[in-house]
Amino acid sequence: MRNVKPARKALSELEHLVMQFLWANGPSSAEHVREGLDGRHPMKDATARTILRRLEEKGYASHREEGRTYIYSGLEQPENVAMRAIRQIADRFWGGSVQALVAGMVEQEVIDPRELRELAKKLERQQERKGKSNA
Amino acid sequence: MRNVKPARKALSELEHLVMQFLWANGPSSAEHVREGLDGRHPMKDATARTILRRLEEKGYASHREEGRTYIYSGLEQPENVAMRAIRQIADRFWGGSVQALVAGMVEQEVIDPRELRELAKKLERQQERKGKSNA
DNA sequence: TCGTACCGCTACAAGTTGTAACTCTAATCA
DNA sequence: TGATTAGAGTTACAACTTGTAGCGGTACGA
Repeated sequence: MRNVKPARKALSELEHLVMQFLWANGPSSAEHVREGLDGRHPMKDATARTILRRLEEKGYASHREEGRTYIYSGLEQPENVAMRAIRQIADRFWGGSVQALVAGMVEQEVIDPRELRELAKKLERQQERKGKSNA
Repeated sequence: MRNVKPARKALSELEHLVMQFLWANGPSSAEHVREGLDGRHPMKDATARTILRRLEEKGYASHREEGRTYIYSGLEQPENVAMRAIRQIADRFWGGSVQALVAGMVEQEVIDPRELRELAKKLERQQERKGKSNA
Protein backbone atom coordinates (compact mmCIF):
# COMPACT_ATOMS: atom_id res chain seq x y z
CA MET A 1 0.00 0.00 0.00
CA ARG A 2 2.40 2.66 -1.17
CA ASN A 3 3.60 5.32 1.23
CA VAL A 4 0.60 6.98 2.78
CA LYS A 5 0.52 10.47 1.42
CA PRO A 6 -0.96 13.24 3.52
CA ALA A 7 -3.61 13.92 0.87
CA ARG A 8 -2.41 17.48 0.59
CA LYS A 9 -5.14 19.96 -0.10
CA ALA A 10 -5.67 20.54 -3.77
CA LEU A 11 -4.69 23.77 -5.47
CA SER A 12 -7.36 26.13 -6.70
CA GLU A 13 -7.11 27.66 -10.13
CA LEU A 14 -5.49 30.84 -8.96
CA GLU A 15 -3.22 29.11 -6.51
CA HIS A 16 -2.10 26.96 -9.33
CA LEU A 17 -1.32 29.96 -11.46
CA VAL A 18 0.79 31.41 -8.71
CA MET A 19 2.65 28.14 -8.23
CA GLN A 20 3.35 28.06 -11.93
CA PHE A 21 4.83 31.50 -11.61
CA LEU A 22 7.01 30.45 -8.71
CA TRP A 23 8.16 27.38 -10.56
CA ALA A 24 8.93 29.33 -13.67
CA ASN A 25 10.57 32.29 -12.00
CA GLY A 26 12.00 30.92 -8.83
CA PRO A 27 11.76 32.59 -5.42
CA SER A 28 9.69 35.75 -5.67
CA SER A 29 8.11 38.43 -3.55
CA ALA A 30 4.36 38.97 -3.49
CA GLU A 31 4.76 42.11 -5.52
CA HIS A 32 6.87 40.28 -8.06
CA VAL A 33 4.17 37.63 -8.39
CA ARG A 34 1.39 40.17 -8.72
CA GLU A 35 3.31 42.03 -11.37
CA GLY A 36 4.28 38.89 -13.23
CA LEU A 37 0.70 37.68 -13.42
CA ASP A 38 -0.74 41.05 -14.26
CA GLY A 39 -1.30 40.10 -17.87
CA ARG A 40 -2.95 36.79 -17.11
CA HIS A 41 -4.77 37.62 -13.93
CA PRO A 42 -4.65 41.13 -12.51
CA MET A 43 -5.02 41.45 -8.77
CA LYS A 44 -4.25 43.74 -5.89
CA ASP A 45 -1.10 43.17 -3.90
CA ALA A 46 -3.14 42.12 -0.88
CA THR A 47 -4.70 39.39 -2.96
CA ALA A 48 -1.35 38.09 -4.10
CA ARG A 49 -0.21 37.99 -0.50
CA THR A 50 -3.29 36.09 0.56
CA ILE A 51 -2.74 33.48 -2.10
CA LEU A 52 0.90 33.08 -1.15
CA ARG A 53 0.01 32.76 2.49
CA ARG A 54 -2.54 30.09 1.65
CA LEU A 55 -0.02 28.24 -0.47
CA GLU A 56 2.25 28.21 2.51
CA GLU A 57 -0.55 26.98 4.76
CA LYS A 58 -1.30 24.22 2.31
CA GLY A 59 2.32 23.19 2.27
CA TYR A 60 3.14 24.06 -1.30
CA ALA A 61 5.39 27.03 -0.65
CA SER A 62 7.53 28.58 2.02
CA HIS A 63 9.07 31.97 2.50
CA ARG A 64 12.24 33.47 3.78
CA GLU A 65 12.57 37.09 4.82
CA GLU A 66 14.83 39.34 2.89
CA GLY A 67 14.91 42.63 4.68
CA ARG A 68 11.23 43.24 5.32
CA THR A 69 10.19 41.41 2.21
CA TYR A 70 8.91 37.86 2.10
CA ILE A 71 10.40 35.81 -0.65
CA TYR A 72 8.28 32.80 -1.50
CA SER A 73 9.42 29.66 -3.21
CA GLY A 74 7.79 26.40 -4.14
CA LEU A 75 8.55 23.59 -1.71
CA GLU A 76 8.20 20.81 -4.23
CA GLN A 77 9.08 20.43 -7.83
CA PRO A 78 6.12 20.69 -10.16
CA GLU A 79 6.74 17.12 -11.29
CA ASN A 80 6.10 15.92 -7.79
CA VAL A 81 2.86 17.73 -7.49
CA ALA A 82 1.81 16.51 -10.91
CA MET A 83 2.65 12.93 -10.01
CA ARG A 84 0.49 13.04 -6.94
CA ALA A 85 -2.35 14.15 -9.14
CA ILE A 86 -1.67 11.38 -11.62
CA ARG A 87 -1.51 8.75 -8.96
CA GLN A 88 -4.77 9.98 -7.62
CA ILE A 89 -6.33 9.48 -11.00
CA ALA A 90 -4.83 6.02 -11.25
CA ASP A 91 -6.24 5.25 -7.81
CA ARG A 92 -9.67 6.52 -8.57
CA PHE A 93 -10.09 5.03 -11.99
CA TRP A 94 -7.83 2.02 -12.16
CA GLY A 95 -7.36 0.92 -8.60
CA GLY A 96 -3.92 2.46 -8.57
CA SER A 97 -2.53 0.77 -11.64
CA VAL A 98 -0.39 3.18 -13.59
CA GLN A 99 -0.06 0.64 -16.39
CA ALA A 100 -3.80 0.59 -16.76
CA LEU A 101 -3.78 4.35 -16.84
CA VAL A 102 -1.28 4.42 -19.67
CA ALA A 103 -3.23 1.76 -21.51
CA GLY A 104 -6.28 3.94 -21.09
CA MET A 105 -4.42 6.84 -22.61
CA VAL A 106 -3.68 4.80 -25.67
CA GLU A 107 -7.19 3.43 -25.95
CA GLN A 108 -8.64 6.88 -25.64
CA GLU A 109 -6.17 8.06 -28.24
CA VAL A 110 -4.59 10.57 -25.98
CA ILE A 111 -1.27 9.21 -27.08
CA ASP A 112 -0.29 7.07 -30.00
CA PRO A 113 1.22 3.69 -29.15
CA ARG A 114 3.98 4.01 -31.72
CA GLU A 115 4.90 7.35 -30.32
CA LEU A 116 4.76 5.91 -26.84
CA ARG A 117 7.11 3.10 -27.73
CA GLU A 118 9.61 5.50 -29.24
CA LEU A 119 9.41 7.65 -26.16
CA ALA A 120 9.84 4.65 -23.90
CA LYS A 121 12.90 3.56 -25.80
CA LYS A 122 14.46 6.97 -25.49
CA LEU A 123 13.69 7.18 -21.81
CA GLU A 124 15.08 3.72 -21.26
CA ARG A 125 18.37 4.71 -22.84
CA GLN A 126 18.41 7.86 -20.80
CA GLN A 127 17.86 5.94 -17.62
CA GLU A 128 20.59 3.48 -18.46
CA ARG A 129 23.03 6.32 -18.88
CA LYS A 130 21.97 7.79 -15.60
CA GLY A 131 22.19 4.42 -13.91
CA LYS A 132 25.74 3.98 -15.13
CA SER A 133 26.84 7.47 -14.12
CA ASN A 134 25.71 7.26 -10.52
CA ALA A 135 26.36 3.58 -9.94
CA MET B 1 -6.92 23.41 -30.71
CA ARG B 2 -8.64 20.16 -29.86
CA ASN B 3 -12.41 20.06 -29.51
CA VAL B 4 -13.36 22.62 -26.95
CA LYS B 5 -14.60 20.74 -23.96
CA PRO B 6 -17.13 22.41 -21.69
CA ALA B 7 -14.79 22.27 -18.73
CA ARG B 8 -17.31 20.15 -16.88
CA LYS B 9 -17.56 20.74 -13.18
CA ALA B 10 -15.25 18.55 -11.21
CA LEU B 11 -16.49 15.70 -9.10
CA SER B 12 -16.35 15.93 -5.35
CA GLU B 13 -15.05 13.03 -3.32
CA LEU B 14 -18.46 11.58 -2.61
CA GLU B 15 -19.75 12.20 -6.09
CA HIS B 16 -16.76 10.32 -7.34
CA LEU B 17 -17.50 7.42 -5.10
CA VAL B 18 -21.03 7.25 -6.42
CA MET B 19 -19.82 7.41 -10.01
CA GLN B 20 -17.46 4.56 -9.28
CA PHE B 21 -20.39 2.60 -8.03
CA LEU B 22 -22.40 3.35 -11.15
CA TRP B 23 -19.51 2.40 -13.35
CA ALA B 24 -18.88 -0.80 -11.49
CA ASN B 25 -22.48 -1.86 -11.11
CA GLY B 26 -24.25 -0.34 -14.05
CA PRO B 27 -27.59 1.46 -13.88
CA SER B 28 -28.81 1.62 -10.31
CA SER B 29 -31.49 3.15 -8.17
CA ALA B 30 -30.70 5.57 -5.37
CA GLU B 31 -31.45 2.92 -2.83
CA HIS B 32 -29.21 0.46 -4.59
CA VAL B 33 -26.40 3.00 -4.51
CA ARG B 34 -26.91 3.82 -0.85
CA GLU B 35 -26.92 0.18 0.02
CA GLY B 36 -23.90 -0.61 -2.11
CA LEU B 37 -21.82 2.12 -0.53
CA ASP B 38 -22.97 1.42 2.98
CA GLY B 39 -19.69 -0.20 3.91
CA ARG B 40 -17.54 2.55 2.48
CA HIS B 41 -19.69 5.55 3.16
CA PRO B 42 -22.98 5.18 5.00
CA MET B 43 -25.64 7.73 4.22
CA LYS B 44 -29.37 8.27 4.29
CA ASP B 45 -31.40 7.62 1.18
CA ALA B 46 -32.13 11.32 0.81
CA THR B 47 -28.41 11.97 0.68
CA ALA B 48 -27.87 9.39 -2.00
CA ARG B 49 -30.64 10.96 -4.03
CA THR B 50 -29.13 14.40 -3.66
CA ILE B 51 -25.79 13.19 -4.91
CA LEU B 52 -27.35 11.45 -7.87
CA ARG B 53 -29.33 14.53 -8.74
CA ARG B 54 -26.19 16.65 -8.60
CA LEU B 55 -24.38 14.18 -10.79
CA GLU B 56 -27.14 14.54 -13.29
CA GLU B 57 -26.98 18.35 -13.06
CA LYS B 58 -23.26 18.22 -13.60
CA GLY B 59 -23.75 16.09 -16.66
CA TYR B 60 -22.11 12.92 -15.41
CA ALA B 61 -25.20 10.79 -15.09
CA SER B 62 -28.73 10.52 -16.32
CA HIS B 63 -31.77 8.60 -15.21
CA ARG B 64 -34.66 6.75 -16.70
CA GLU B 65 -37.79 5.91 -14.82
CA GLU B 66 -38.67 2.36 -14.13
CA GLY B 67 -42.08 2.30 -12.58
CA ARG B 68 -41.76 5.00 -9.92
CA THR B 69 -38.09 4.39 -9.44
CA TYR B 70 -35.29 6.42 -10.98
CA ILE B 71 -32.53 4.34 -12.42
CA TYR B 72 -29.31 6.28 -12.79
CA SER B 73 -26.45 5.49 -15.10
CA GLY B 74 -23.15 7.12 -15.92
CA LEU B 75 -23.26 9.12 -19.13
CA GLU B 76 -19.60 8.73 -19.95
CA GLN B 77 -17.19 5.91 -19.62
CA PRO B 78 -14.80 6.32 -16.71
CA GLU B 79 -11.91 6.39 -19.17
CA ASN B 80 -13.28 9.53 -20.71
CA VAL B 81 -13.59 11.28 -17.43
CA ALA B 82 -10.13 10.15 -16.44
CA MET B 83 -8.67 11.41 -19.68
CA ARG B 84 -10.08 14.85 -19.17
CA ALA B 85 -8.37 14.90 -15.81
CA ILE B 86 -5.11 13.73 -17.32
CA ARG B 87 -5.21 16.29 -20.03
CA GLN B 88 -5.80 18.94 -17.46
CA ILE B 89 -2.67 17.87 -15.67
CA ALA B 90 -0.73 17.89 -18.92
CA ASP B 91 -2.04 21.38 -19.60
CA ARG B 92 -1.21 22.71 -16.21
CA PHE B 93 2.21 21.20 -15.82
CA TRP B 94 3.54 20.58 -19.29
CA GLY B 95 1.75 23.06 -21.48
CA GLY B 96 -0.47 20.30 -22.77
CA SER B 97 2.23 17.89 -23.84
CA VAL B 98 1.21 14.36 -23.05
CA GLN B 99 4.66 13.13 -24.07
CA ALA B 100 6.21 15.38 -21.48
CA LEU B 101 3.77 14.03 -18.95
CA VAL B 102 4.77 10.47 -19.68
CA ALA B 103 8.42 11.43 -19.55
CA GLY B 104 7.74 12.98 -16.18
CA MET B 105 6.20 9.75 -15.00
CA VAL B 106 9.35 7.89 -15.90
CA GLU B 107 11.63 10.47 -14.35
CA GLN B 108 9.63 10.47 -11.17
CA GLU B 109 9.75 6.70 -11.22
CA VAL B 110 6.03 6.33 -11.31
CA ILE B 111 6.55 3.86 -14.09
CA ASP B 112 9.56 1.95 -15.26
CA PRO B 113 10.73 2.69 -18.82
CA ARG B 114 11.29 -0.95 -19.63
CA GLU B 115 7.82 -1.77 -18.48
CA LEU B 116 6.51 1.16 -20.44
CA ARG B 117 8.16 -0.04 -23.62
CA GLU B 118 6.71 -3.51 -23.20
CA LEU B 119 3.32 -2.04 -22.61
CA ALA B 120 3.63 0.21 -25.63
CA LYS B 121 4.58 -2.72 -27.79
CA LYS B 122 1.60 -4.69 -26.63
CA LEU B 123 -0.75 -1.79 -27.17
CA GLU B 124 0.68 -1.18 -30.59
CA ARG B 125 -0.05 -4.74 -31.61
CA GLN B 126 -3.52 -4.44 -30.18
CA GLN B 127 -4.18 -1.29 -32.12
CA GLU B 128 -2.96 -2.85 -35.33
CA ARG B 129 -5.38 -5.70 -34.88
CA LYS B 130 -8.18 -3.28 -34.19
CA GLY B 131 -7.21 -1.15 -37.18
CA LYS B 132 -7.31 -4.16 -39.42
CA SER B 133 -10.64 -5.40 -38.10
CA ASN B 134 -12.57 -2.17 -38.61
CA ALA B 135 -10.75 -0.92 -41.70
C1' DT C 1 9.53 63.21 10.86
C1' DC C 2 6.62 61.63 7.23
C1' DG C 3 5.34 58.99 3.51
C1' DT C 4 5.78 54.51 1.54
C1' DA C 5 6.25 49.74 1.12
C1' DC C 6 5.15 45.63 2.95
C1' DC C 7 3.24 42.60 6.49
C1' DG C 8 -0.38 40.45 9.45
C1' DC C 9 -5.18 40.31 10.48
C1' DT C 10 -9.82 40.31 9.29
C1' DA C 11 -13.78 40.13 6.26
C1' DC C 12 -17.02 38.77 3.08
C1' DA C 13 -19.98 37.19 -0.70
C1' DA C 14 -20.49 33.42 -3.70
C1' DG C 15 -20.09 28.80 -4.46
C1' DT C 16 -19.39 23.80 -3.08
C1' DT C 17 -20.08 19.83 -0.23
C1' DG C 18 -22.12 16.62 2.80
C1' DT C 19 -26.06 15.84 5.18
C1' DA C 20 -30.67 15.48 5.66
C1' DA C 21 -35.64 16.75 7.00
C1' DC C 22 -40.08 17.57 5.23
C1' DT C 23 -43.73 16.94 2.00
C1' DC C 24 -46.35 14.84 -1.61
C1' DT C 25 -48.05 11.05 -4.26
C1' DA C 26 -48.81 6.62 -6.09
C1' DA C 27 -48.81 1.83 -5.14
C1' DT C 28 -49.71 -1.61 -1.63
C1' DC C 29 -51.60 -4.03 2.11
C1' DA C 30 -55.05 -5.08 5.52
C1' DT D 1 -61.30 1.63 1.08
C1' DG D 2 -58.41 3.67 4.36
C1' DA D 3 -53.72 3.36 6.19
C1' DT D 4 -48.95 2.48 5.24
C1' DT D 5 -45.02 2.94 2.66
C1' DA D 6 -41.51 3.74 -0.82
C1' DG D 7 -39.62 6.82 -3.44
C1' DA D 8 -39.64 11.44 -5.63
C1' DG D 9 -39.27 16.64 -5.26
C1' DT D 10 -38.18 20.75 -2.54
C1' DT D 11 -35.71 23.15 0.74
C1' DA D 12 -32.19 23.93 4.25
C1' DC D 13 -28.08 24.49 6.43
C1' DA D 14 -23.51 24.57 8.45
C1' DA D 15 -18.79 24.09 7.19
C1' DC D 16 -15.49 25.03 3.98
C1' DT D 17 -13.27 27.07 -0.15
C1' DT D 18 -12.15 30.70 -3.26
C1' DG D 19 -11.31 35.17 -4.98
C1' DT D 20 -10.99 39.61 -3.54
C1' DA D 21 -9.49 43.05 -0.74
C1' DG D 22 -9.54 46.77 3.20
C1' DC D 23 -7.31 48.25 7.38
C1' DG D 24 -3.92 49.15 10.56
C1' DG D 25 0.83 48.70 12.14
C1' DT D 26 5.73 49.33 11.41
C1' DA D 27 10.24 49.85 9.68
C1' DC D 28 13.00 52.30 6.49
C1' DG D 29 14.42 55.88 3.39
C1' DA D 30 14.23 60.85 2.18
